[in-house]
Amino acid sequence: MEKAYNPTEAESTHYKRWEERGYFAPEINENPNAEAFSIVIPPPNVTGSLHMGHALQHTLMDVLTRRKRMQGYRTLFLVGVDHAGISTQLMVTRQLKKDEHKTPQDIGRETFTERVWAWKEKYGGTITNQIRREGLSVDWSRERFTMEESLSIAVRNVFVRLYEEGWIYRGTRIVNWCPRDKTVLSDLEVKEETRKDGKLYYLKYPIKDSNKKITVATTRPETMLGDTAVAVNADDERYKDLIGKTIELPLTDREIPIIADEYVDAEFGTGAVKITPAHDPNDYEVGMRHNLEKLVVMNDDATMNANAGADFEGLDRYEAREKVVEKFEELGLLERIDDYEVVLPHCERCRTVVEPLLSEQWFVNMSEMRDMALDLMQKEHAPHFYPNVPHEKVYTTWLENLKDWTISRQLWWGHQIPAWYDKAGNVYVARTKEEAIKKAGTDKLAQDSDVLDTWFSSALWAFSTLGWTGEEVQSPKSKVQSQETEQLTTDNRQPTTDLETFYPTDVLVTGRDIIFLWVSRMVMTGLKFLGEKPFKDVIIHGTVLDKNGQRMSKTKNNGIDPLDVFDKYGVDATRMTLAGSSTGADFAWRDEKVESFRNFANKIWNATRFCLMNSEGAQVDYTFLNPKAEAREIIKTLKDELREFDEEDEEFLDKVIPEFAADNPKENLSIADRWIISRLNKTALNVNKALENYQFHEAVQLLYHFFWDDFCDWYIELVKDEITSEGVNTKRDTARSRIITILEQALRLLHPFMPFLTEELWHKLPEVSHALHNCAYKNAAATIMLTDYPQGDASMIDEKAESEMQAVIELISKVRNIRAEMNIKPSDKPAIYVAANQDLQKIFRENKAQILKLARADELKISESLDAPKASARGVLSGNVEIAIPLEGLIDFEKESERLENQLTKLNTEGERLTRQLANKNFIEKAPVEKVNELRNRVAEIQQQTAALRQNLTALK
RNA sequence: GCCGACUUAGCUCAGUGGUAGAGCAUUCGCUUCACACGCGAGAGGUCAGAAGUUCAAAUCUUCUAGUCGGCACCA
Repeated sequence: MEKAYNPTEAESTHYKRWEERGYFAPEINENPNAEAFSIVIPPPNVTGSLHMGHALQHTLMDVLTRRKRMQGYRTLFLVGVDHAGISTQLMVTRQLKKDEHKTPQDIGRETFTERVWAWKEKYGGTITNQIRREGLSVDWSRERFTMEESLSIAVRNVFVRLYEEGWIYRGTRIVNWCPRDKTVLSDLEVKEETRKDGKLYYLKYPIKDSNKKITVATTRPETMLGDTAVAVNADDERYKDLIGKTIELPLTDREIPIIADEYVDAEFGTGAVKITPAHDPNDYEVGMRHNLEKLVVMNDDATMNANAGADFEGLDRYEAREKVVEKFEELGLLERIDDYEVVLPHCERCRTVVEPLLSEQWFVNMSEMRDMALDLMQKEHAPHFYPNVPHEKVYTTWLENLKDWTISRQLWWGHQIPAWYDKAGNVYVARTKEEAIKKAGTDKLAQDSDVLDTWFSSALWAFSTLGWTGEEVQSPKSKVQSQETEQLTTDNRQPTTDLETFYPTDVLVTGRDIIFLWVSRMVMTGLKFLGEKPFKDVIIHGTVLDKNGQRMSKTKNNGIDPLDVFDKYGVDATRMTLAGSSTGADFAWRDEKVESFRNFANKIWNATRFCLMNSEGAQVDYTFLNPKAEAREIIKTLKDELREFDEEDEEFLDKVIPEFAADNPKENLSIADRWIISRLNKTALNVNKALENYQFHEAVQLLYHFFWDDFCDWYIELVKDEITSEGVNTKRDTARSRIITILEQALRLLHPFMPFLTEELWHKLPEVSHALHNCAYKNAAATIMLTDYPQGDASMIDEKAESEMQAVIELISKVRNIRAEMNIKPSDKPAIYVAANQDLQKIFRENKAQILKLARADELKISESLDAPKASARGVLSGNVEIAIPLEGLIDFEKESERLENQLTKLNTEGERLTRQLANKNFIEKAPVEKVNELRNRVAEIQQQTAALRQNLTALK
């Protein structure tokens, strides 16, 4: 083995093998009764490439999945990408322009769509290959794409059904229009940005048959060309008598009325508002109330159209703005211009300022589905968000204020809206053109040219990917499945079976930015079309920030590419870093952090290397870890005699186990063995508990601490002499087997987090097959990913062993501490005097060799009371243990007394505080008895230690 | 404007009523036969501030300040 772990090698070999052998597919689990676990990936954009957010999210999902798979669940981690309408279309359009100097219109819709598919085939695999690099155990045989046939059928069926039920409608509304992408956007795709360089223009409008003028304020003067009224508040004394009068709208030949509307706030601006119903959502409402004309003065690229007048037609909206202001100034109608902070809506994707525009679009009224989702939350508290605060509330509040969703997009790439129009403009919504023709009674039909919002198909992701098409009645497993339905299933991969098995999915892991865009919509469609929520739990992970706590962004160019991190530190170290961040909280990326996990990986590598250097005669011997398991093994082999023995019959086992007591390996275990077994089981229990609660960072901490501190720093060191001893003997082989077995268990515990390293090392272990009984998978011998995940056994926690070991550790640490403080050279091996009670004396005697080695001492003198030479450095330990290290000729009396004084001061401070607390009558009366006793015991110990230290001090002088 | 989160060691962060923790950085000492991506031993915090509840508060309540986020926005 190499001296250091080289991640590249392991990463390049194992994934391929896992994938080729089908380990990721749920079918690898042949147990027909296995419980299912499923998780769908939030589909990345087909145009996208991996960023830190993905890496975090993917790591969490893979940790959950790999653990469940090891636990014997029939596990599906479903992967796929979405077609990303706008981005993909833009990308291909750009390429077309660059390569052929053509526009999509030049080549036509059909050819363009073909080009996009070709682009997808060629470049769409970027992110999926990066997903392989991450080591995700996703089932590639079920990879999905939102534009593929089966998912498209689902989209059409959902559209048709919602239309037929009256939830989808076509209407003319003010929508968010992106003049660059030339498409409508939903509210959620619009990002508001505050601009400090805005202006507020005060324009004077002349009143007809009068020399009076009325001043309106606006941030967008160019829209005045589309004004169809000026509104004031009816209660505003200033304007009361102007209501009903007519304005001669400057720069146009139009006359518009002054109307009264409660929308107008008399306190703001001039108290008079220009009304442009076709270019402002609020004005639109006012226009509707007063039956005003809705005059559109802009084209779809935000240039002015003919309605704006000959002077302005063709001008860009900002040019028009300047010109309008100029003309007002010339006419003496510009009152003034104020600096004004404006909030402008921007297209989330291209950052163009969104134009509110009156246009005809398709909408979904979500009220029915919304009520279903709210009802579910109220009744079942589902889906359950992690962390629950604040996401549940944000989710609920958003649903409560839900507005209609604009679903049409003026693009060519996407699911074309299944609506057809006849010559008279009548609309026929149908699953296919044939069906539309039948409905219309004519084949002279044109399909709606728009496509659906990408999120419309993403909203179905949790079940469309499992084969749900909506063709016929299909239900998840919890619903009764009729014979007929199964026969009617058309998909060739038995989709209903996947749907039955894996819906609802167990958990969704995603970022908070798409709680509304995606999570809530999936809940709503899931409830509506499947009658059941699409997932039980939703984990909302945090944002990975840069090292200064800033959001990563292209404009700031402060992004960290996960692939660079993989190259530099390895995938496993990166995964540990990401999983080790607190669930749900944002965290600043630090290279130092991933470096420490790179070091951890290397530590694991080297610990294994050490074990393997001394592995001759060793075998993985799972049974010594757990006598109960061993009994179970033996009983199994005696199955015939025992006949109907139930393996889970714990009561019976408890009776039988003592029968095996004579051979109970526990009797042969050293304190160190019992201690590490206890620590292992405690760690396993806690890691599982942490993961059940999605406390990934807790699990990471536990594993890190167990492996490095417990296993490497203490266990390996304690048994080192034994396993490296020369010559073949049973004692040596037993010790070797034990350490390998503990290591093997630790690797399994680590596997969901560090799949590559653990797989690489696991294959190097001798006779791993010995450890594989009880595994759910017959292929388990070939990979650690199909071995049992150690669940931990509470009965194997040995508190006595832990406290005994603690005494040994404390003793060794104290000696080391004295050595360091007294500047004893590493080569000097003094004697150690220890005074302790009978029990501890026994422990120290049993571990004498290890204490001498780890404390670098020559001699260990254990007795009831300390009888060390005067010239000794001394210390007190818990359990009333005292130690002394003779330093004849070496000791610096002044330094030693200073050291002892320091210890005394510390003890005094603590003692005083505790005594004060114990003197408090209220504390004695109200605090729990255990707490009071705990303090009393501690005070007693402090008193003893103080007395001992005082004596030591006196002896020095 | 409304809602929420956060503020703990130099840095990044754990820690939901009972003596403050980790990693990195830092100090001292180590070519100890797995690992210098290492080993051993230290130093370092009035837990943002104030008030309250409690025998007991980093932890619960209220207020203040700062940071960040979500939602809604008046032309």
